[in-house]
Amino acid sequence: MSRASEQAYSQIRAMILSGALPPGDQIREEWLAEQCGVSRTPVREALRRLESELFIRRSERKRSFVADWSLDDIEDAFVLRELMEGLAARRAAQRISAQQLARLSAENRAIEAAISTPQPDVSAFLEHNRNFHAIILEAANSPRLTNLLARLIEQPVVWRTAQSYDVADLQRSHRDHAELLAAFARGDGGWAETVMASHIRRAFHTYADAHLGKTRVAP
Amino acid sequence: MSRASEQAYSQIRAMILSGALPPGDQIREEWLAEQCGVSRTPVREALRRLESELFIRRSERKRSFVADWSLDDIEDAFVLRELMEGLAARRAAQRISAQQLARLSAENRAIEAAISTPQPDVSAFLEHNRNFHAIILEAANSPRLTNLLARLIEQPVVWRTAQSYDVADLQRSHRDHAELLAAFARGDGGWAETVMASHIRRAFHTYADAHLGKTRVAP
DNA sequence: TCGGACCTTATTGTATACATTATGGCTTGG
DNA sequence: CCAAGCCATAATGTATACAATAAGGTCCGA
Repeated sequence: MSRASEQAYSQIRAMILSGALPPGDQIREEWLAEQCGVSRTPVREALRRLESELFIRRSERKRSFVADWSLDDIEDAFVLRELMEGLAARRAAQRISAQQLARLSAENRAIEAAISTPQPDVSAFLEHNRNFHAIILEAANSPRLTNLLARLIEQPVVWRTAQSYDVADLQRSHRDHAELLAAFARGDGGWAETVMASHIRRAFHTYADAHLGKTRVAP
Repeated sequence: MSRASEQAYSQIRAMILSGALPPGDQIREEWLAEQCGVSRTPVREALRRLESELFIRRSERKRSFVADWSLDDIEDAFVLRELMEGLAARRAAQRISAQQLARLSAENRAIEAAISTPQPDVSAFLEHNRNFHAIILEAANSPRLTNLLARLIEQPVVWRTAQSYDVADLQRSHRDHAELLAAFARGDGGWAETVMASHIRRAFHTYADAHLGKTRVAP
């Protein structure tokens, strides 16, 4: 994607995620174009992409609205993620290289460092956590899986989940990663898959507990 | 999607699937626009969609090429489909309505009719098979799952698979559907999931056996 | 002759004007 | 007063011109 198009995409996405565009709101191409300082052409391209990522929904009559996700919708996303990251872990266990294993291990040490201080460094945790999962996806070596997961992992949901983590949650997450490393080192795909699945499932419940009562949120 | 856009999409897709545009070929927007009798704007929209469906791949320098899939790529797609249709079946078993169950049953009777003649009517089989799976997805009631699966099910691969079915394969497929119906009727998600997974897995092997030796094909 | 910078041409990206289609209010007949 | 159709208005869809960028070939100079 090129300049104007990318600009429109990330700006509209940010407006949705920050709540500047509330769920349910109708959005007009021309207005967005003004906001982003580009013409309608790249805005339209960005809208199509956001629609395919379910940030935006279009009525049958071609009007666009900001999607609103219920907790059920979010559970849906987590269930799919559990399935696909589980598959990625299984494949990775059978294909991972020594070099990738070393990088995974380094990321998990960085996570340990980030959470071993009196005040855990959540943003460092998030960065290394993201890298950790990205390396697994790389090792799984399935372009389709990568493609599908990219549509599914809404970084802001991950962010909100991590915000509600307490120290015990962060340590538990770190231990899950260590167990994944052990499964990878032994090439045990079944083990890796089940560890990853419960890792994701637990994240969902942490998220859900922290958002009890809020029935609808922006993606 | 509207007139010109839809026109461009289906025409380009058809050109790829028929082999008129061979795998690996570079394609230019202007040329496609002439072929389809529309301007570049809807062609670009169609290209983006085909790219997200992996019919087309773009180089880092923004040139577009017809994708060519190896047998490994196709297995990848089948593995993901197995996983996701399995999940759809599990969810459907827990949510399906009596009316949807009746529609499923009707589709499977239509399949039986299509394969019970001396010359099986493969195109009728395909149509009702597609409807059958669509109803399950509808009953699963997960927009995300529907969205992801839509990108994954390349109808032409389904078509080629069915073409290589013999009568026994068609009957086996029909019996799988009947078993799914039984699982749905009992609301047994685990049963539905495993039946669906082996249903898809078998389809992959039928496809792979029929294409041994052909290492690369168009999607 | 080989390598590399430059220039030319081919191709994609963006803006804008115009065409088409939906929406909502208003009028008119019942 | 209500409903149905129609018109004005606003939104999206499409075509086209122009801008930016990449590919490929050519012309030097070493």
